[in-house]
Amino acid sequence: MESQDLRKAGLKVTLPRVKVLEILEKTKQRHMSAEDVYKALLESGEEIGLATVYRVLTQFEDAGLVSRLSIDGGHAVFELEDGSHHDHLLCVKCNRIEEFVDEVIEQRQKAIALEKGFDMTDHSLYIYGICRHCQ
Amino acid sequence: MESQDLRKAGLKVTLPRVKVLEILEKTKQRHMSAEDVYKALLESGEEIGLATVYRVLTQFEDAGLVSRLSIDGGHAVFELEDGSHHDHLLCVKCNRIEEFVDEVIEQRQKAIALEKGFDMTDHSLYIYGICRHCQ
DNA sequence: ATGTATGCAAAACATTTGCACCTGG
DNA sequence: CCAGGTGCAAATGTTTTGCATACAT
Repeated sequence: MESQDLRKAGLKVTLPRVKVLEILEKTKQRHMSAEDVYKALLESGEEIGLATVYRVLTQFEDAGLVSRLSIDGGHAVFELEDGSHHDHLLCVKCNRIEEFVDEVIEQRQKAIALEKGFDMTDHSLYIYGICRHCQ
Repeated sequence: MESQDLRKAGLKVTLPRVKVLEILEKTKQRHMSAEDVYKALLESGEEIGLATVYRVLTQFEDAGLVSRLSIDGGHAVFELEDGSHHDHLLCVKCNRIEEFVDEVIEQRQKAIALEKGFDMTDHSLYIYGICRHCQ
């Protein structure tokens, strides 16, 4: 039940928050932009403002319910947080997004940060290419 | 001489293009945003429009003279292309940018793309953290 | 000469914010 | 009831574009 997740995250259970969470849980496309979520809300008959969608998604991010991916300088997309860290492969033709985990890369990143005297707070890795369906 | 590089890149040698290239070559900060370049031009007494700076930087990118880094969703910064591929470490406090090369990561990325059926065209890796000067 | 490049102002775009009104606990 | 949430419109910041003028070859 979504309301539990919201309460647990310290967020008041309001209609926009419940609806946005529902959309994110029900969508087949795991990755949605704020605009995508907004359109999905309209389609399901909800009158929720785009500004609210942005606010809610940001709150969800702060609460750890979703993660924000910043695709190459353009807009951001959000995915439900499931606790598993992973990076992304993006198809430059069809915009498909796939996920992967690689321990070797994770370790190397830590080593590099250490070597350079950085206290690593985060990292982002995107591999761009043409997916099997598009070539 | 900059004019040669421009001609070689198939670009007509114009004052704005020469001046932008000069700025990029002379700056100590290897990474500059369009705005940074624009300000530097003004400081050196050149009357070049911001729109032109954007156009010129994009042409330089297409011509392979510079690379564009898309820092986490915000604005872009440009660096002179020297042929050496590398990735970046960013200080979240002072915005310092450092570079690194790691063959292990490069190899793993290729392997992952292959494994997932992607024909890799590019990749971007940013490590965020607090640099030695800020901690 | 003539096809490109530039400057300016306006448009585009994703995102954020101010503020009066509404709502959940 | 009342702090916090929402909707709308306006502001933001970066980048792009239309168009008349200027320039490189």
